[in-house]
Amino acid sequence: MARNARYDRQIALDKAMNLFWERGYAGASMKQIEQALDMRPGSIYATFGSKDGLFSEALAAYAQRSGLELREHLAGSPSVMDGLQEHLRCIARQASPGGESPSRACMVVKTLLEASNTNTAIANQANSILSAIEQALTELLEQAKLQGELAPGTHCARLARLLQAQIIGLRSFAQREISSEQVAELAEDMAAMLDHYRARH
Amino acid sequence: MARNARYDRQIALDKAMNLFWERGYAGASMKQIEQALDMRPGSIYATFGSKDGLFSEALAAYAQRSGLELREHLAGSPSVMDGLQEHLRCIARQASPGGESPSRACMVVKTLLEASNTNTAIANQANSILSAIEQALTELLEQAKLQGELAPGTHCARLARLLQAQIIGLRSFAQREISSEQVAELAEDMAAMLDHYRARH
DNA sequence: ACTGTTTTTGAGCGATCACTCAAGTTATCA
DNA sequence: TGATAACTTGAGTGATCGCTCAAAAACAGT
Repeated sequence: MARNARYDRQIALDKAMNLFWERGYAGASMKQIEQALDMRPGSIYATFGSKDGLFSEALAAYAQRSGLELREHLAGSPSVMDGLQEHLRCIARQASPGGESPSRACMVVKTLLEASNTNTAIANQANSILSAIEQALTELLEQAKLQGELAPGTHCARLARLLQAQIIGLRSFAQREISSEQVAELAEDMAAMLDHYRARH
Repeated sequence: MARNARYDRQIALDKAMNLFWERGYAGASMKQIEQALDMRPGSIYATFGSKDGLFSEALAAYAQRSGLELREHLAGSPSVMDGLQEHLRCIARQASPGGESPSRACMVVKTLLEASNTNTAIANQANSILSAIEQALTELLEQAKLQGELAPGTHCARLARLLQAQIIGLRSFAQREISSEQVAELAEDMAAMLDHYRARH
């Protein structure tokens, strides 16, 4: 015996994610958030607690979405290594100018760089996400090694960190005012680099 | 017939640079700037015009300092390619945890990611700096190619962009909570990647 | 329709933001 | 040393920050 909320929590979270991704934590004011979510402050604070809480949930939603994307690319490829290379090319396509993404750079990296010396809690969250991604990449590469795609002596955890740094570099580089062709070339060069770690046939 | 300024402009600029590098543009308040520079608002505004103006000069000073460092590493190396590889290792050393740098990530990249959708003027400046660095790297690689260090067919502008993305990735990755050993390994892997572009003997 | 519960609303809170300027201070020159 | 020009000072500007809460509105169950 009461009324139901007028807003879908997930939809609101998605809109918040897009705004924070575009403008960063400090760059998105509550006024802009109210407008983007079409919610008044009272409703926002009743639902998410604080700007920090809303950002934290938005960042988590972003990470989950990114994880799904990676898994989809991998599922659509014959091998792990091919899937990772396809993932690089797909990132380049999404991170090209003119795309509909709020920002070409990764929201987690933007958050890490913005929050590291200003907001410990949020920086910790970004760190955890990147650590989880590194772990997932490591396991993926271990799997590839078992299936004979990678050279037997490959240090998978180390290669995972290299791959993560490549992706971070690719997406941050794409934030420059640069042509989509040059971003695609960059992704291709990074994919070619992965070839050097493959098992020799 | 008047008094001289109590402050050294360059020293003040250096202090501002360190604060902005650490906390970002929005993350550094005028109160904190006043404290860091030991200057009162009137003096700051008389000297630098606005927070934007101060940031802009601080970013330019950062870029100049970074350019000097690169040239020093190159001057201390027998060849261009060795110098670039040494530069990667040096970046890893500076970007390791426990260093005295205000931030492990590059200030220009931090600025690009923070300002791209919130402050056009500052984003443009970051873009210009990165474009100039790309240009300098391209010329450096062209020189290496002429001296037979690089494979004759190398596309130098494209390799320069790859190298810049690597550096961006390395320094942003280093912002994570991670051991200095892993950062060093990452730089080593990136240096090894450069070897693949060298001329075959 | 009435009641009971929840949600929505938006004016407005104190704090902080970037910034100003009149008054005070100090060095430099005649 | 006195006049003058430049610099320093810091209280205070209006605007905006994240956030609160009492009142109004709206739905669910009887």
